[in-house]
Amino acid sequence: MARGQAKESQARGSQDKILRAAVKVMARKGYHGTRISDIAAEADVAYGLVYHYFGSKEKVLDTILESVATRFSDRIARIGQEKGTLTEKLSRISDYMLDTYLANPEMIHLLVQEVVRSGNVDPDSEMASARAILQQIQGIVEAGKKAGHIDSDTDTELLSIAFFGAVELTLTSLVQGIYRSSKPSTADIKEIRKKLRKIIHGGSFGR
Amino acid sequence: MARGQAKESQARGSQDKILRAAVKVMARKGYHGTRISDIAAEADVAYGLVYHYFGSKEKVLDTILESVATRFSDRIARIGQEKGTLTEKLSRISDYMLDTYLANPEMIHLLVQEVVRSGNVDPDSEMASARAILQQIQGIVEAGKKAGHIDSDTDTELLSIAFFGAVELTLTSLVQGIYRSSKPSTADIKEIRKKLRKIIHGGSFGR
Amino acid sequence: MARGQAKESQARGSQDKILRAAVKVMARKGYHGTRISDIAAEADVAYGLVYHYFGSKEKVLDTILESVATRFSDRIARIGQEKGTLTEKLSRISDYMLDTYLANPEMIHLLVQEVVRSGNVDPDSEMASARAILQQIQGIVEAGKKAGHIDSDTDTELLSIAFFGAVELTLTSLVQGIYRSSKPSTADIKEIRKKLRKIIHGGSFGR
Amino acid sequence: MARGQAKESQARGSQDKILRAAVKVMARKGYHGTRISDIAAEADVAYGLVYHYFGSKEKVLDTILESVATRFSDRIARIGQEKGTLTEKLSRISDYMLDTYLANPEMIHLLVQEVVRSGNVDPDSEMASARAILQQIQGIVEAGKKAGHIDSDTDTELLSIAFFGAVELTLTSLVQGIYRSSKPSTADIKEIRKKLRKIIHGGSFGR
DNA sequence: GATGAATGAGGTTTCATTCAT
DNA sequence: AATGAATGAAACCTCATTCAT
Repeated sequence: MARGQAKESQARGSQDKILRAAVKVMARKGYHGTRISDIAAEADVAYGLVYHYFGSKEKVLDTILESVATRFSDRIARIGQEKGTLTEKLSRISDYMLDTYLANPEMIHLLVQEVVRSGNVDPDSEMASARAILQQIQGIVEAGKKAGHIDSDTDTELLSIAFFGAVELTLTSLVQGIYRSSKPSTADIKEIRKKLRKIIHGGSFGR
Repeated sequence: MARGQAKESQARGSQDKILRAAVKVMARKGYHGTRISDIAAEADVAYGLVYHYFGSKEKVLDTILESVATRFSDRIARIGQEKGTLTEKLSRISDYMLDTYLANPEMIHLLVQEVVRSGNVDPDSEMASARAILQQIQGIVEAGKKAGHIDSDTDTELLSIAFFGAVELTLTSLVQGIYRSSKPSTADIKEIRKKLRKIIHGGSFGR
Repeated sequence: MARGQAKESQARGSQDKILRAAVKVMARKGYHGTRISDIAAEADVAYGLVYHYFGSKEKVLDTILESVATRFSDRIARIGQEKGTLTEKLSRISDYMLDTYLANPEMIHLLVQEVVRSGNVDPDSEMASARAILQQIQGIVEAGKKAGHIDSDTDTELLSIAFFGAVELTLTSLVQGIYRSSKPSTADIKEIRKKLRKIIHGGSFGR
Repeated sequence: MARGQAKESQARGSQDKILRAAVKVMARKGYHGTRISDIAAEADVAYGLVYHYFGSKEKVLDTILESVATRFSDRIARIGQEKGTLTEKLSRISDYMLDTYLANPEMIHLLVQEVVRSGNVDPDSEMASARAILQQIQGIVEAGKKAGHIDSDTDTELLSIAFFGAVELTLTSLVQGIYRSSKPSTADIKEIRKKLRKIIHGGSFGR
């Protein structure tokens, strides 16, 4: 049995290695630009193993996106349940995105690049995740509207998109090294959280 | 000489057709997802002609990005020269982006997709354009700061990025059909201009 | 009429330019390695003009080879008619080859490369020239055999080949810059003529 | 480990098959005239495998030439070490070339065609091999000069070139079927060895 | 579970050739 | 006579995928 466990965890180890490698490479090169052999090389396994576990290139991406989108979605849903003003909730979302970035910058980048931007992935299956996330945010904004935190004539869809775009490009800039050339430290992230909060609370996104 | 001119303008015409087709297709499928034969088919020329004029797939993209980035950059520079409050200037930029979108939605999308996000293109040459555009916006924000239109402790770089991200995802949503499923009419665009202006003037991006 | 002549000689000029350019480029890159556009560029004319005059890539090569092979063949035939020992005649052939090299190094190289080596050209039509030249040399050797200038049991075909190979690689070495790195002057050629004569008269190729 | 070895030797086998096929085809058609698909067909593998192992057409040729040139070079070096007169050593070289031809006519042809003649290959890297071989022969001639086997004023470089050219064109003639139309038998080769020896010992190449 | 040899569809690129001007 | 725009067959090459070991 000990053997079986060892083997199993070894297997899990390989799967995880592949997944983490895939996130890294795809974030850098995009779905189309990434070769299975790139992923395998990054994971330091034979490329046949990728097929052993995932069956196809698309499945690799699907697995990644499903996992991250679900986690992301769940979190936003929870934030939606919490109490607080609209801007407070939006700030919590941006906080969460920044924290996730801190833990796994490439994953958040990949989510945005391949799902939100799209075109690269199966439009029906994956586009859905993008809309789902945006719709959840929109739900929060809608609730804020009912609570009087924004004008009653505000286009909640547009506001959600603008908000998400603002936070997302901030993250992309961090990933790409556009914002402040060097990779940000934990302290830097804390500071950016504050600054983003200030912008969000500035008025454009509600009260 | 008349002959030479005829041939020359014919050549120019084909080059333009190819370039416009490339913008269209690349915006839809991304650089890696676009095949030369797609471009040629869209331009209704033989694929050999693409090589006759541009030599390689990458050169086609380079030519497009250089052209659009330059035009974009020039326009923002001019807006920077004009007078008005910070939010007014930013609104003019978003107006310009929306108008350009109206005239050529794919081009603005491609600019964002391939230049701002990058990873697909030569990082040194093309990333530069992205930074250049962001820096110009930052210049405008900086000037607004000096004029007292935003708090003196605001991070102008971050504000620029957030602003650009908000407008850009709005455009992407239009291109992708995420925002209001159907392609927007001219009237819709006018309305979106107003709404975006309202958001920008809402307070987060200055006075 | 003056006009007509001018035009005609202009045409001839272009034809010649193309032919000379073709010899140059094909000698350097071989038949398969040479592009029509290379020839046109070297001749400084539009590539369409090559077709205007020659119709196809192969025709260009054919024209060159026919011209040079005929001239070459005629000359060897004449040497065969002259009197002298075998080695004297062979020396005259090597002299002629070196002189031709002096006037047009690439042409002699091309002759050897594409005709003697073959495989690249239509075997029936062009291989013929190669054999023709070798057979003419062999005829001279045969005559020398009858005159008692070599042993009666000598393989005249093999001797002809060995002789031709010796002279030809000497020329190739000159063309390629293998022999004495730098391009040889007229004086150098004179010296090489002497040295080759000495080798030919050394005994291996008869008396 | 047994498994790994099996796969490894399988790989080596395929690489060899491809290499041997490449020699065969390139000898017949030249570098530029050879298509990867020709090589693959001759080796009876998918063309993709050629790329799997060699990456590009040029790499295939490089690998072949390096291998054959090295072997050739080694052998000549050894002959240089042996004792005997100059003509004896040169005869051994021609013997070796003929024997190699017997074992692998295409390889010796390719060596000559692409390396000695050249122009087709990277001039810097491969031309070097050609010079190296000629220089080794020259070294032998030089030694012969010191031993008094040729006149003290002989140009050793030129003599080496003439010798190599004589032997090489003999081989080419065999390959091309110019010499005695039909492919020579082992007995024929033995005879040619003798005849060549006789020519070499005839006086032109020393005593 | 793991490897990498082998395949071939499908893309990129080259370039001889045609033809309108 | 001269040009070079336009074409597309045919080459090169990439890489997802299969499968024997």
